[in-house]
Amino acid sequence: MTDSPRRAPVTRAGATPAGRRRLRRALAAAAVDLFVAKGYEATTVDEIAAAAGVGRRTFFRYFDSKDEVLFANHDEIVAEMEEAFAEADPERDPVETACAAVGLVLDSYAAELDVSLKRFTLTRTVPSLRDKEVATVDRYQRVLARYLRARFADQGDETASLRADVAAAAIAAANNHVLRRWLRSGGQDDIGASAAEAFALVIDAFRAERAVAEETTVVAVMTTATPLHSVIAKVNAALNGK
Amino acid sequence: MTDSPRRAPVTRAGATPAGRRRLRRALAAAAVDLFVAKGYEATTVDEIAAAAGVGRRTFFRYFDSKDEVLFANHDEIVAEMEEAFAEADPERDPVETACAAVGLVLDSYAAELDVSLKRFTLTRTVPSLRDKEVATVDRYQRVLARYLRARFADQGDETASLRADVAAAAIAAANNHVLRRWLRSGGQDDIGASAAEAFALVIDAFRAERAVAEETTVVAVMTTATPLHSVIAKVNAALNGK
DNA sequence: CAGCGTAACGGCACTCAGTGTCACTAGCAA
DNA sequence: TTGCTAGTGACACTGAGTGCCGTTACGCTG
Repeated sequence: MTDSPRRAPVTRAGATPAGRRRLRRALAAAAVDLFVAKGYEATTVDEIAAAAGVGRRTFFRYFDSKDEVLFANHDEIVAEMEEAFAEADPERDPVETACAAVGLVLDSYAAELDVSLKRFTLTRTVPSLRDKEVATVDRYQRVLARYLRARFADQGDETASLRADVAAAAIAAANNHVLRRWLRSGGQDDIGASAAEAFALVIDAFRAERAVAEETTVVAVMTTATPLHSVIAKVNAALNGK
Repeated sequence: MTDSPRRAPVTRAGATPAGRRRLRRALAAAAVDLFVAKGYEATTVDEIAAAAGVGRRTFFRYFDSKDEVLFANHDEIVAEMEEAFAEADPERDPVETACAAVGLVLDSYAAELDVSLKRFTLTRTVPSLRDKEVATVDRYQRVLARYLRARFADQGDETASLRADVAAAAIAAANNHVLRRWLRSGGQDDIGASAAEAFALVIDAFRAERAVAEETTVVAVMTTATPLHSVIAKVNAALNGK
């Protein structure tokens, strides 16, 4: 009982990539459970690490901060979105493409309902977590905006940057609206139908210059208050195709 | 040199409301200067407090956190927006009203160009400050959404909640776009003109059913791909006025 | 002007997030 | 078996944020 500090046997989980992912998920799961059980602020990182059977220092090797543990898979989702944009059909309406890409977020949330619900209650309750979530949304909103900016610029839109920012924000808002409604229903609502409705609204509002395929009759609608240059621009865009 | 700890003479600035505001501004100014001079993380709250001639504990009586000092007047702006909504013309298009209200943000930024520019560089540089700014934007975006939700519901829109969220996000995005462009120009651009253009885009996209005032000629524009029910709905809305 | 009471302030101690460092060793390769 | 690599835990440290308390400046009342 004198000398050796009796070091606990270390099962080095992070040795293999699969093990790393496992431990990451274990840490995240332990954290969420603790947050729900005794509150976010009241839960220390020590407790999370202990619950996952690792040291406190190891926790910070897997997550940069305590709150990041709640949005563990966010980076993967963003990566999926980038990938979706890379292999998207260039002929398709950019806003539609962006809506489809952001639908990946809905999918990932729907894939793990229990965690999503717990995170939802936490983000509704804890201000700092709400802010953190807003920041993550902003991150993929930027990805959307970047894609749309490039596509709008391709279409010769001189206000591409502005329209891209606004459209990206609208898409993200529609996505969040659907997501929150679905989570409030406890995952019972038909999330696909809600998403279709919401995205239809956005697509309708932001379809590029209301342009259409050739050989269709186009009737331009605008009020008499529309400035002349705007009328000319829109008619020109409609007649010259997309 | 023995007994009395020689307490420094305390000039109790916060005794009067005006004094409180002065000290708040002094703390914010000292903080911003230090942030710019030696970096955000490298600046401690002790240094900020010392620069303003108060104790560290006092700093936290004026600001809840170190990063909040950068967005000192945000609460006032939100209050102004709420006020603007309270006394807004009910006849006016809700989206227009919301755009006008969010213009108050632009005004307040333009009113103190130097601080705005410093904050801009900081939020571009420091990730945590960027997140904080996003969170503040989200806060007034919620105010916009709440107003729009009520107004859209008044108009009998069954998707009022969705449209309100999306429109609020679009307005906030347009506002941010204009703001960032203006700040990048060092405050040289015509912020009013940019704002008018950006808000016009949003208003055009979200004007309730594209309704117009009476006694104007309306030409409805939509593609031949538009579903019949949508055509009917839009024409009906246009003919029946707002 | 004098006394009173309130509250602003500074100081101290404490918790906890986050980081650098280092010794240790599990697990893999030669 | 031996050596190397890297994941890990322990320790120490900084700094944000908070509770508490003694002090006292300052507004207010008489």
